[in-house]
Amino acid sequence: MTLKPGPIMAPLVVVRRLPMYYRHLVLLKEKGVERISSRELSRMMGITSSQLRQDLSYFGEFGQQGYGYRVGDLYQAICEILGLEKEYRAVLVGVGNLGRALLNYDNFRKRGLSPVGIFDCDPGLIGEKVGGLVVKSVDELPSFLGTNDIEVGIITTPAASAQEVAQVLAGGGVKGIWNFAPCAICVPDVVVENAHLGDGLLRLFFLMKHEGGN
Amino acid sequence: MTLKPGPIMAPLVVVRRLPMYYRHLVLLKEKGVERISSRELSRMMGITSSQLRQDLSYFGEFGQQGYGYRVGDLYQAICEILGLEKEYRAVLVGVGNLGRALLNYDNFRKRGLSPVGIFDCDPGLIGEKVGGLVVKSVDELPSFLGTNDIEVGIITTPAASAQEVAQVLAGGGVKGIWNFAPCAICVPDVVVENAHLGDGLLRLFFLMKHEGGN
DNA sequence: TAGATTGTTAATCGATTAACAATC
DNA sequence: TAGATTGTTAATCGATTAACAATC
Repeated sequence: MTLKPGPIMAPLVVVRRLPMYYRHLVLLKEKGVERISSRELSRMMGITSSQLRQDLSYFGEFGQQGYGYRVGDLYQAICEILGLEKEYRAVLVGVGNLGRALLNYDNFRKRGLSPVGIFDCDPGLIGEKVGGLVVKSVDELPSFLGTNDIEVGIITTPAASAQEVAQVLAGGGVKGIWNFAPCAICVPDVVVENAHLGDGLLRLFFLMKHEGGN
Repeated sequence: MTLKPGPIMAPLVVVRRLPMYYRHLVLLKEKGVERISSRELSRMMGITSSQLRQDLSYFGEFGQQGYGYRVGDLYQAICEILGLEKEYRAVLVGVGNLGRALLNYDNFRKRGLSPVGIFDCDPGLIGEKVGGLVVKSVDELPSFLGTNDIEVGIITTPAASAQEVAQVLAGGGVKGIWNFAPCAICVPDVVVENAHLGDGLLRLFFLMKHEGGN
């Protein structure tokens, strides 16, 4: 059970699989499973056991020969790899339906995302209470970022405002932006994760057309 | 400008890039660009021109030597590959904030998704009008699916109800399910696309931790 | 025609899988 | 101890890139 020290550089394709490992380990913990082999876990996830062991080996050694993995330990390890051991203070900009959906989504708080400020430009919304927070005017966003130490910005505005909001967030010192607006945003020195919600629909259409019921 | 006939089998990794091609072509069309080379388009997208040409070659021949691609023609071709030339009749189950956000999301109608029925189990919601549709009780879902020809089901319920809803949808003959509930669903003979909204957040955390501002 | 750029083939690179020594 | 299963090395497979003949 050793996590490699220092910054880890795993191939991007492995990084993309990490959330899947996380999800399945949460499921196992909930079921009360204490021990699992790479064979069983990989079967659950629809990958090979070789790939599972290879993937994990980028980050350290978490199992025990002849025994497998202790679910709790592997879960802890994946959490640490993903950076889930800490709380991330976040602001959300754009308190429409999508923004509200995210604020009410349990998994976010569970995973360490802690919304501390929510902003909109609609005067009719400002002052309203959503998910325990009062909606503030976007005009106050820069000063809010200045006085609070915010690491994550969530953009749930229309596409037209997204880039401008991203620049304010970057200027305010956020480290990461989670962008739900259907457009690319471009800011230096900030990690950006684009949700691209619509992409899933296009893939669904493609598979419906070409796999036609298989 | 020829699209290969019949069912296409491109590697999954190519299929996953198709929505990106689509998005960038929409952008070019909006800008009024009429012609583009693989070199320019690939640079826009952050891939190599070789990869772009290789990807497209799975589906047909869409360019012209010495000239490049006519944006409109390539756009049309990608639409046909993705199956966007037709309308998909859809039901949405779970009229919470996320469901409302999707119903109001322009891109869906633009891409040929046409919601014709929305369902919830909350009696307080039934009868309410959302996005031009009246919320019906989930109890009516089976009979609605029986009398209307529905191809796509969208699940925006809590995790606990998702599997049950998926089975009703499958039983009602839908061809594809777009699942936003944070859990896997399992139904035979139906294409399922899981949104896994939370995965993006975990990847953001990972990159913030390991790329630390780069 | 000369220049540009495609579609495709061949070369390279990287990711997945198989196999196994180490060992619990 | 015998059986099971890891972490890792080597082999295979597939995806990306480079190169170029075809041709607009």
